[in-house]
Amino acid sequence: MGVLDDIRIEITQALIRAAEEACRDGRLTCSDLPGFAVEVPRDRIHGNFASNLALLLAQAEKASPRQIAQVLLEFVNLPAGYVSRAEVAGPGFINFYLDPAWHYQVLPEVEAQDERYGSSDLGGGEYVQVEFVSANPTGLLHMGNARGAALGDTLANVLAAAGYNVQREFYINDAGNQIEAFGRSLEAHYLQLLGQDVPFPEDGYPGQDLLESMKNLVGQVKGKYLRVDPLLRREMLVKYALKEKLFQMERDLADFRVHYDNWFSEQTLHDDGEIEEVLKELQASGYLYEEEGALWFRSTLFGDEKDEVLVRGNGIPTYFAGDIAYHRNKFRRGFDRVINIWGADHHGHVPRLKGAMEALGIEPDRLQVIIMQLVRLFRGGEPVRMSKRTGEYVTLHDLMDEVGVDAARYFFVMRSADSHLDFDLDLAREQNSENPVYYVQYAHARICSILRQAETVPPVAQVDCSLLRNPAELALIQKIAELPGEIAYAALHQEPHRLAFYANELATLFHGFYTTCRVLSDQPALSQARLVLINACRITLRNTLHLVGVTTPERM
RNA sequence: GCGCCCGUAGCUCAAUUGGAUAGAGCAACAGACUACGGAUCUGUAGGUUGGGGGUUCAAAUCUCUCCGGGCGCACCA
Repeated sequence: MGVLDDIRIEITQALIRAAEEACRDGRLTCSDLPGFAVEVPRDRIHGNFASNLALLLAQAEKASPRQIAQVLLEFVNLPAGYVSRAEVAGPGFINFYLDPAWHYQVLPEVEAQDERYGSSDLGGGEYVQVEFVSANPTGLLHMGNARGAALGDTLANVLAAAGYNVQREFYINDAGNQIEAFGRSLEAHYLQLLGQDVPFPEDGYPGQDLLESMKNLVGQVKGKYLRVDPLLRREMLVKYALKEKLFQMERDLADFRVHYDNWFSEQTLHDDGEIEEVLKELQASGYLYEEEGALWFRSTLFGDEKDEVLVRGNGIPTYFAGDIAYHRNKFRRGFDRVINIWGADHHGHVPRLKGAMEALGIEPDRLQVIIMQLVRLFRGGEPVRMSKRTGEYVTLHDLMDEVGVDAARYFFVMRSADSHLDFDLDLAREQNSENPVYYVQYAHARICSILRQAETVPPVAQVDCSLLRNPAELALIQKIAELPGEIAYAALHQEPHRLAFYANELATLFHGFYTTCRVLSDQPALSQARLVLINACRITLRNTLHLVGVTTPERM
């Protein structure tokens, strides 16, 4: 993956061998080796890597952690040429200090891999689907959808970079009750536009966007649908408006730099009989029962709070029935794993959907649902009032207009999914140092400015990287070297926000380096080495920001 | 009432999933360039991790309980 990861793996294996040999020698009692960590300590004073192995063995060995650590050190055979020193520290950690020479392997790696630097084959081509946004086509994309879009797209990018085979999907809720209400809302607008005095349905969708849509239609067909049978008329209006709304959503998401591999229609599950199939399958395994005219799923068997209706008394399947069929369909398409990104208002849905997978004989852990908390918007220090009832809210489109795509995506990705995000519109709109996205982009632009003046970057093979000895230089190289591990970690734990933090830390180290070390100087050899360094930093920053979906300007 | 998420510096958030002295940005205060972009850098101050008990070598992290906030608890999606 990268030099650092290679070394970490070697240290881990060396510790395992040391424990085994100590057992053979009777110095340890040789119970099963626990899963232990070899990780980068928070404080660099504790070395480049530290392991807690001795601490974890203490109980089974009935000895003090420090004693065990000492024994391990006696037997350990450390990777040649990398570790310069290993010692017992604190309550029983083993700290490893690397020979600084490892730094000089990093820059050739970055130069050679260029766009691919940071990527790995960790995922081994595992086929993973990320389904995100999947907003109702009956309205506009709101802030929650925007957060989901940024998060889902970045997660998909991260997974792809970590060697997973990723597919992005948008589930179109184009069936069921809401489409009925959608149709009635459209019909009311349509008839009102043509001068008829009809009431707007109580359960209708109040957004102005539906009115706009119908104005467009009236412009094209005028009163052509007035005399059509209402059922057929609503179907035609829905068909028209749905197409228009989906087109807008796809366009807005594309503007937000989000592109899907597949748009999956809920209606096709009805049309192709997949819902019927899945009901039969569940029926056959005895997970369904009838009560009060409805067909119920025993989701309480799987830890749900209450059983759920799959088919209503009127014979129409619920959304949940469609969702079960949908997820069964996903796994039938061959995905090893399926990740859904949902808003917190859907969290109650998780146990029953997982339960349904289990009932269908699908390992429920292959379905992962990331719940993201809701977004509050702030403008002028005050929360922005939004109302679904009146259909007045800030849309993704508005957000892009107001703060731009870079700031919006960075702000969303900056926070972990389970934080209740306060989005400060004023801060995001600022084009100054208070705005974290500019801080990172500025580092990139600064590098580009130096490279422009230098005109060429020498190939790393022609420079002496060992001239880079300043602490600021070594710290920068260290951070550059951490990218592959960061991406792998973010992919394994589905935590794309780490990338935003990483980008910020890398920018900080670059600015620090810039202040202490002059790149273009009258020392040609050193200048050349530093050009190689900042070019590697540029590549690393660029690759990271691209994962987040933020541009890397060469001038600002 | 029950379930899920959250509570960390004045504000917005991190914390390698149980690790060593809890860290960043913003805000505040004090400083730094006659050269590569000052949209930068250095320093100071700021904490009983909402309160209290428990688990262990070790707790912001796990557990119990209380307080406070968000979201759910439809034959809606």
